Amino acid sequence: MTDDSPDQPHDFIREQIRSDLATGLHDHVVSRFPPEPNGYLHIGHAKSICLNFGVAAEFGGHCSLRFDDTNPAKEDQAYIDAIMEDVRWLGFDWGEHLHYTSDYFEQLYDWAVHLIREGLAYVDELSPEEMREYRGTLTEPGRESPSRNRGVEENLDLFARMRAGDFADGEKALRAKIDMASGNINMRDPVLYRIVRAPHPRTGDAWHIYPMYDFAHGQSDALEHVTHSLCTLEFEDHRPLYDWLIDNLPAPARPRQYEFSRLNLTHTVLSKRRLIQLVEERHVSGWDDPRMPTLTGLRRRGVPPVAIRDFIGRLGVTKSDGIVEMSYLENTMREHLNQTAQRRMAVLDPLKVVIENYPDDADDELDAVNNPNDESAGSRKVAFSREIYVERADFMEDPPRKFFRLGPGREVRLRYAYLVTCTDVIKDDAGNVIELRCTYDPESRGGNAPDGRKVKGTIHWVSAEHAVSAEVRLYDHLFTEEEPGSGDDWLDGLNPNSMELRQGCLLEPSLADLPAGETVQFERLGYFCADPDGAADNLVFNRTVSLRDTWAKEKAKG
RNA sequence: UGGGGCGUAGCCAAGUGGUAAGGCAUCGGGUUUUGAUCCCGUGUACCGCAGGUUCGAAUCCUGCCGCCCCAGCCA
Repeated sequence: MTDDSPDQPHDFIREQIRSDLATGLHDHVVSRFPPEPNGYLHIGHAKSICLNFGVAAEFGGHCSLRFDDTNPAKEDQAYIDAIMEDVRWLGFDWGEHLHYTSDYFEQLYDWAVHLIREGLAYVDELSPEEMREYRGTLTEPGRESPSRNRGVEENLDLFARMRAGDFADGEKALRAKIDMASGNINMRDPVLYRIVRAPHPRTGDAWHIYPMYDFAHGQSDALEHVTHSLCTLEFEDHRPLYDWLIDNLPAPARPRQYEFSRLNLTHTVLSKRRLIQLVEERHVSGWDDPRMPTLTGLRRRGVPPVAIRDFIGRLGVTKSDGIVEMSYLENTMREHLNQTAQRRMAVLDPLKVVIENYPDDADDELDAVNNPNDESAGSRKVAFSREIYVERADFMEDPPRKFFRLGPGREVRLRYAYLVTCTDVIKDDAGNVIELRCTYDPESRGGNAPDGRKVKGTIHWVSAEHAVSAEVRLYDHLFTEEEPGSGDDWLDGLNPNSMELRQGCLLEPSLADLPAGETVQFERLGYFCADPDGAADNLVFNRTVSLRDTWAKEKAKG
């Protein structure tokens, strides 16, 4: 491959850009990320964000953030604010290039008038139902509206009155005059403007008519001198209309639209409609529920934005639609967290252990490495004492040979501490194990015995006296099914155990003041971050992702 | 029965006529005070199918099959 920049991604869009730069069609790149402010951004949007901001940065140019706010009935300022926050969090900066389609309403109106004067647009009074009927079907051509050949002056007058608010919603609409027999339904005299008597988040009551997506998007691109207008595959058959409008308007630039496939992920849904439904029907706690594939949800879950960017980058950009395994995302999260997350100890399901030969009053602090993959992370002191807690799952009364943990008479290493041997098992009346008695080897401080004996298992622990308690939320896939049904039954695939609540977990005390936004590894368990639901006296942690667990896999095999 | 796309290993994806990259997963093995990490090894992908052109095709041609999108005054 002949390439001067082997580290840069290669895909058909970047190839197109290279070509356009090479032929001199453009000498820089202008792109844009154009969300409609009617919902929260999800990981699918991240693909578009990374692509658009990515190419602008790679080839010189800029990428703007443009709110496609042409439908006041569904949009809201709160979404605008949230979207900006999410894009920034993901790691992108639009600088001065913040735009709103609503900024162009006046220009768009003038252009509509221009089309009318050219005889390329007309005011129609077919009702929505009639219009659907006249449109024909996928296989049959449509019929022309009786209003189609109305005179220019009358159209001009009617359109002005639409703007003035003389008509009710749906009473009239401005349509392009193209071809009612086109195989491409978007070309069958598409509606350009409709009457919507609703206040707009930005323009208030100034307008009673609003441009449709098709009459706004390409023109906004042109006004911003966008060179490459990148969107998803479903807009492919809008491209002829996009081009038709630019061709028939005195547009200041000639953007080209390119389409790529959107991201699909297993075990979740990525359609705005469904995400809204999950929120509204309370299947999740909100847009930022850590189980949601929204950027705000992933953030609350503790996923570093760089992991998302990296994940998106690994997928590439193509036109073929597929469905990416959620485990791929999780793996990317682990990969980044493994390098950067500090290690801590936390016991999620505590089982008390008394070390009988350990002094009551010892004041023992052990050195624990903060991140074995990053020496600069240093180490910390962890208090040890006679009574500790270990993970209940790290003890078995009658363990199989390959269980490298605690069992009667078995010796294990307490991470960074001592070698201990289980000497007694204490049970309640019902026969449940409630406490372990152990002895420790005073010579093994730090975790190694002077005699060099091998201890296969190392388990984590917390000091009873020093630990802080917390609630921990363990998340799993939102859907048990890889691909939630495409029909109304899609909710049937919801995972009833997508969140497991653990109360009374015991954490290493340093976790009490873990800064928000920092994700740490609970050794041997996974990556966790503090949740905003928590308070100083009521810590709450979210599991970002578990560690890979080959032991669990081994057990599952039987 | 219309229009627009897409089909390379379980998933993502290179490849643009010269005889199939890479990543993830899987399965082995090694190292290891996280059964994590790390390291090493591991896949015959009939390149959707069938013909054709060519010395030679995943790459060109023809036909077929499968999947996705489009009939909002949503984007």
